[in-house]
Amino acid sequence: MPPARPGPNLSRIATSLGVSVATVSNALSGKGRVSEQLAEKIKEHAAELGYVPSQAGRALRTGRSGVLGLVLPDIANPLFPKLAQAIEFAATAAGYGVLIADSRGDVATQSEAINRLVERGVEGMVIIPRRATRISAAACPVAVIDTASTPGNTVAADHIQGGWAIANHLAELGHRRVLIIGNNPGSNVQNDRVGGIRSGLRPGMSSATLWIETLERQNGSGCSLGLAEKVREGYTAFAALSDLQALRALTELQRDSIDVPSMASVTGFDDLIWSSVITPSLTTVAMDMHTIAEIAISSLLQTIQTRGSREGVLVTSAADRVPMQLIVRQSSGPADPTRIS
Amino acid sequence: MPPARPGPNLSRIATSLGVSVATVSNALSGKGRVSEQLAEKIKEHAAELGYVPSQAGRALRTGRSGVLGLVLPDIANPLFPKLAQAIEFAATAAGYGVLIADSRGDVATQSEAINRLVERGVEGMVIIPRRATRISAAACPVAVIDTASTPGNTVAADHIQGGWAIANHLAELGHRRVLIIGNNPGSNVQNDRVGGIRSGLRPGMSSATLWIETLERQNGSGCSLGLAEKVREGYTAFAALSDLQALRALTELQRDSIDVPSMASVTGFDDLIWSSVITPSLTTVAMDMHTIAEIAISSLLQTIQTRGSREGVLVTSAADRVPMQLIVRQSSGPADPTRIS
DNA sequence: ACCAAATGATTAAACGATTAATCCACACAC
DNA sequence: GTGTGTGGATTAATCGTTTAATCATTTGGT
Repeated sequence: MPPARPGPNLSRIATSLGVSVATVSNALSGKGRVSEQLAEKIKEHAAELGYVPSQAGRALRTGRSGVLGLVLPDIANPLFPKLAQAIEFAATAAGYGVLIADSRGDVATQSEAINRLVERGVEGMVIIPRRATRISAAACPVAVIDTASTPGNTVAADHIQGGWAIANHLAELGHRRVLIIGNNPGSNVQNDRVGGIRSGLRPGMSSATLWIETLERQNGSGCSLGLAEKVREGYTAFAALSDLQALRALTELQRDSIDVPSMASVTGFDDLIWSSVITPSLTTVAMDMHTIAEIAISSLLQTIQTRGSREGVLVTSAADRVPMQLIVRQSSGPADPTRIS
Repeated sequence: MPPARPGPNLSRIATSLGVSVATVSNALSGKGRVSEQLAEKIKEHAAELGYVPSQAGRALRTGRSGVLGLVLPDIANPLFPKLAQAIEFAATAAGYGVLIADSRGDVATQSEAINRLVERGVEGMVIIPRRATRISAAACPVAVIDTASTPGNTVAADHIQGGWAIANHLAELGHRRVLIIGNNPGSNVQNDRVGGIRSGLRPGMSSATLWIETLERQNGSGCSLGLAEKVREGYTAFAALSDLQALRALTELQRDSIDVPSMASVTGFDDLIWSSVITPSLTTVAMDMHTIAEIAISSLLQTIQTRGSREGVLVTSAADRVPMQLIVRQSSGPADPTRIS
């Protein structure tokens, strides 16, 4: 005895009006041939009965679940809220639901998470890989959001151009020595950003890179980055590869009584939640999440519609690099002319 | 012609082994009566064919979709990643998937988002309301995570006790004048935290409250909070109602060359991502997301199992207030003895 | 007036899994 | 020998929706 589903179904509406279920279905979907008046009456009656179609029944018949998966191997990433919101928005606009799956950073559980989604019958999924984990073409269409450098990537922000924009901004402010602060040299995204920054440096400018993870492995977690010392060495600008690291740099400088931006400039990436409310507010580059999500979803839907040829086809559209936008706030300013070597 | 679902189904396994579908179903679920050897053979064959059961078929028959909804009316809230992770973890452990729905802060779209979830056939949902939006008992079991003060709340952190812990900590450090910094006086959570802080103040201590939203309505978004002035007035401790506001306060103080914690202490709430990496690291109180999610999910599942009596029953367990944990870091210290009035 | 075509609705067959009901042997007891 | 019980499998109904095929009726054309 399957528990009686609450609410009316097609047949209840049908018998209640003395017509067949097919007619009701046709009237509500507008697909078959139903007279204008009858269709109207059926819709009216369905609405007043509070009819909601059973996705299960529909999915079983049509083979389309109407659900997409969102795989986030690093859900602790603070840009997740924006991303999830953008994906959910784009998916909802396309009439899809979004099922989330987290693999908690573990590469092994990533495939498990993907499997869970497949078992739940998602029609496709958006994957944001933690590192450069190659996505083994799963049993369903996939869109990958990471960076253009990642094989199989579908759409991503143009991290290289974003880096270039930061470097160009610092160059125009007269900075000569730039310290790039990243977390992990193994990240494709961070490497692209580093490359972008370097490409934007002008003759006479130089840069070095500080990897926090490497430093912490030596000095322990939460250790000082030694930025005050770097300032004394002549660095006037600190370009972090994420707003989180920018925040760390900024507060460390402030703690050491180095005024930002008059003595040193700090920039970040991603325009995270806090970047506009801190003092000084943070100059950063923002990803156009809305556009990225839109492209990812539409690409995914396109793959879904034309699947059948092969499984796990990865669609690569032409416009897969979405430009980042420089947001100039208070944390970046002209280089101190007395300190430029 | 419904598009042929990829992969084998029960009947393919059945015919391939020359048995009936029912036997295959029984063997895989272990429910009916199947001989040991045959069951083993069936499982083996199913595994090697890579059989994954169709959730659609199962859901249609059993009436259980195996999916829960997560409604986040304020997805921009930075504690969302932790929360989503905890919920997803608890739901996955219980064999459920999690469908997210965002109403982008708009109260009107909240019911729309809930409806979308119901249409997708979720068996129940976890709702984190933005404000004190009363959840109209939907057409499915609901668990509300907000604060004990919210009517219909199912489980929440004990914000009052958390506030008390902060106040007690500041009292022990010798602080006398505490400025509470909140965002919005309309939030149940923030009000509970204020009440908790006040309840922890000892004789001789006093507090005032600063609402940022009110201030910004006058002075514009991103305006200074005027904390340096407050320090001059004699405040030695700033207790923010969220780590985001604590970060704002901390950076503003540092910018004005007021050292934390030697000249003023700053505390927050929620232990958000940045609280451990900034300098000085932030003293805060953390919600036990894991426990909260666990209680919410198990309460939800209990409601689901015993439903049928009435729709939208809200289960309230006895242990619906989960204690918060004080995390002492560097941003709080002894009150400057020369400045205590 | 008669055939063709269009219209409006119904019938019935799926989709894939679950499960109550049934059936078939075979063993055991009286 | 007939009745009872049981382990092991099958039959068939069902969940709710979609849709191809069909049927009945009216309309239009010649």
